[in-house]
Formats: sequence, C-alpha cells, structure tokens
Amino acid sequence: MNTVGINVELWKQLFTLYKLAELGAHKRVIKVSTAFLAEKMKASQQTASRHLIALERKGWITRRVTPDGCLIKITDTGFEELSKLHSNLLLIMETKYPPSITLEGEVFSGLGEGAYYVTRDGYRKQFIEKLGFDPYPGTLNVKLVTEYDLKSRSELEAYPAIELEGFRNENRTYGPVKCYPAVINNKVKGAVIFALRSHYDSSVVEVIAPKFLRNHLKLKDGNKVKIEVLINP
Amino acid sequence: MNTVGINVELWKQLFTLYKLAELGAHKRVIKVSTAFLAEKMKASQQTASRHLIALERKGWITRRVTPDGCLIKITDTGFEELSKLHSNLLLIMETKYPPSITLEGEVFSGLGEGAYYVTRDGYRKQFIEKLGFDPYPGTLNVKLVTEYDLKSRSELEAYPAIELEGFRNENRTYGPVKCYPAVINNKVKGAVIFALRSHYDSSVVEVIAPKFLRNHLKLKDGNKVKIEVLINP
DNA sequence: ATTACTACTAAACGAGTAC
DNA sequence: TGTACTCGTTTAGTAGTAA
Repeated sequence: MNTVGINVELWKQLFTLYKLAELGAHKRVIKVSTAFLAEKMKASQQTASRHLIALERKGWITRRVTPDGCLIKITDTGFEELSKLHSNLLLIMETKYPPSITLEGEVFSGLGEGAYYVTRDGYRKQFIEKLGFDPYPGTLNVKLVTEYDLKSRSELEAYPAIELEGFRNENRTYGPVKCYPAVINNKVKGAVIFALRSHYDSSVVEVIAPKFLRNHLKLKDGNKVKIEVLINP
Repeated sequence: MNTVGINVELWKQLFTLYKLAELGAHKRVIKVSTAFLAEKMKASQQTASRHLIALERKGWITRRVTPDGCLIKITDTGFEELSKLHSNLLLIMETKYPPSITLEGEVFSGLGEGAYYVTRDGYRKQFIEKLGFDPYPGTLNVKLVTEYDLKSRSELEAYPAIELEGFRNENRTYGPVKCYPAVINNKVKGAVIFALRSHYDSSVVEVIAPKFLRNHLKLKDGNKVKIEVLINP
C-alpha cells in the first residue's frame, strides 16, 4: 500500500479540516466563530484562527470573515483530502491481510538448480504472464535465521499467492509453484517462489527477478538481504 | 454528531498509529526499525522512537525492543481508535445532509397564537410521540436578520423533517406541520416548527421546548438566540 | 546495527491586545 | 461581540551520542 502523500504536517491540518467537516462545512457554508471552533478542537481561539488561515492558504477551505464569525466552506480539494484519508482507512480496516510481510535473511549459494527450473518454458511463460517479468535465469537463495523471520515465513502460507501450474514435458513432470511479488532491498521488483515440493526446508526462500540480483545489488554470500513480500487481496 | 473524544493531542498519536497500520501492525507483529518508521512518517529517527514509547504507554501498541528493530503490534484498544476515526469519517463522507444547521436571530413577541396551536390535543400528542417531549404552552418567536441565516433557513426546506399530520375537530381543520429537533443556546433541547401555512414569513422561526424558554434562558425581546437545528438522516 | 538519552533548536501555542 | 497581530512560553523535533 504505502500511502504516499500524507505526512505529519498535512496530518495536523487534516485535524482542523476534519473538525470543520463534523460541523457540516463539507456540505454547506457554515458560520463559526474562531472561539467556537477552538472549543471543538480543544485549543485556543488563536490557534483556531491560525489554522483556518493556513487551510485557506492551502486551498482546502474558502473563508470569509464577517463581523460575527467566519463563513467557511470546505473546497473540493479539501474534501478530496478527507476522502483520501477515509479510503486509506477503509483499506486498512477492512482488508483481511496485511499489505506486505518483510523477510530478512542471508544470501547463500545453492546448487544452481534454480536456473534450471526457472528457465523451463512451462514455468517461464507463467512468470511472464502472471508476474509480469521474464526472470533472470537463476534464483537468489536466502536463509532465514531469526525467530521472527521464520514465523513470518510460516504466516505467509496462509496468505493468497500467485499459483503457477505444474506441467509435464517428454521427460518428466514439474510440480506447481506458489509465488508472491516482492521488493528486494527496497529497490528491485521480483518475486519469491515456493516450490510445493522443494529441496529446501522452510527456512530458505528463493528469489527471482528480471535482473541478476547478485550483481545488481552487489550481494555476496553471507550478506543480509531484505525481501518485502507483497500480499495482494 | 459532534464526535467527542478526539482532540489535537490524540490526533497526533493517531498519526503514528495510522502509519503503523499501513505497515500491517494491526494484523500481525511487525519488525520495524525506528529509522524506517521515521522515513515513513517523514520525521527523524528520534521522533519515531519517542512516538512509539508514547503509544506503548498509552496502551495502543505492544512493543518489544530487539537488537535489530522493534517488534510492534497494535493492541485492540489501539485498533479501536483507528476504527472510531474510520467510522466518524464514514459518517461525514457518506451522509447526504450536514449534521446540523445553526440559526441565529432575535427574540420578539408574537400574538400569542403559538400557545393556542401547541396545546391542541391533535398536535400535542404528536409532539410527545414524535419529538419526545410535552411542549410548554407557547412558542418562542425568533426573527432571522442576516443574509446567512435567511439562506440557512431556506436550505432547511430541503432537509428531511419530522412531519406532524394535520387533523380536524368539530370546529375547524388544522394543517400539517414540519418540525426539527433543535438545541437552543447550546442548552435546552426543543424543536423548531414550521406550519405549512404560517402567519409569518420565512424570516421567522417558532421554537418550542418542554420548558418556558423566555424564563429558562432569561430571554427578552431583542435578545439574540442561537438555534442549532438537528438534521436526522 | 540498533534504541533512546540529553541538550539544544524550531515550531506551535496561548495570553494580551489592537482593531 | 468578532479576528488576528505580537510576543513570551511551552511543546515538539532534531543532533549528537551512549549503551
């Protein structure tokens, strides 16, 4: 998810906007004295006044000062801000799964089998179709160490994955594979893949990406790597 | 509506809680470094750290500090706070009408007809049933003066009212009446009533209450009075 | 690497007040 | 009554740093 845009400064302004909306200023022009608004905000009259000025400057409200109060209306832009907050909260509150799970572990060298599997056409086509990229021929093996990471890894099982179908060619059968889109070291988009019958235990995750991760992220055996596994609803 | 409880201090804490929820801390224990959280909040590492400590003290999160980050989970109490905010916003955003409209005007003496109508049993029973109080026998006449108040009064027409049915007795017929619950001078609960065929023009509103308003609020002719008309959805 | 303390700085607040 | 300015105070935020 990573809602871009709301930072701590905007947030403070949103508070006053929110209070104004509680008074109906998103529906109609309301007349409020700064003292009255201040009471609602549990702040001083001066603070309310300054906040209104700031909101006006920001274009979130229109404001006309009269001898007995301010005529305030929340603008479309202002309403949009409240609306954004609302829909972000909706997403947070009503989504069954967390937006992502972050795993950390150490890079190690496997047996090179990854390359073989990833390049099988039966899988490769599905990677392109379902993940949206053509994987570099090879996987990055990451060993999970901490209790927290192992727990996270096991929680992942319960979350909806992208499923690659198994297939067979003239020689043998290839099993189904679960994968999740992921961001590696906050930089590279790729995916983690879990073969249903893996030659590794669950303390190992295999990562693929369109690029050669070891080079691109300058990774060597034993280096720490961070994998943000994205969960899509 | 008048959401009680959220003030500017709670709001600031809610921001950090909201950011944690964006990271999934309402669903599971997450491991974040204070530096990482700070980046999400667009603040310094120290600020993030202090906020987490404050949230823990408040009981909104649980927190375990480890050598490589904090294990954070939003508590039920904390989740409840986010939930409250969400439902308040839902109410604000998705309600068709503003929660209330405030009218201000001057008290004046009418012809005393109000008392006559209000005490007719056909109306009185409906007041008790639909407004929940037995009105003092008499109405408070309020003259609207400012352009803003006249405009507000006319907007009111479009909002859903409590309708009293007309009736007839042996002598004559009594027309239907629209009314809205209202709070007078932030103190007394009552209602404004609009006879569909009134002897006043739309710059006058008549107010009823279980108490004798003139005495109870020490009102004299020419005094300003504030009527918060409540709109129920 | 972390967290979180202390000391300092910047920003927000509120009292008083002019208009 | 109102709003909103100045100015002193309080609060929040950051930098540096110890653990």
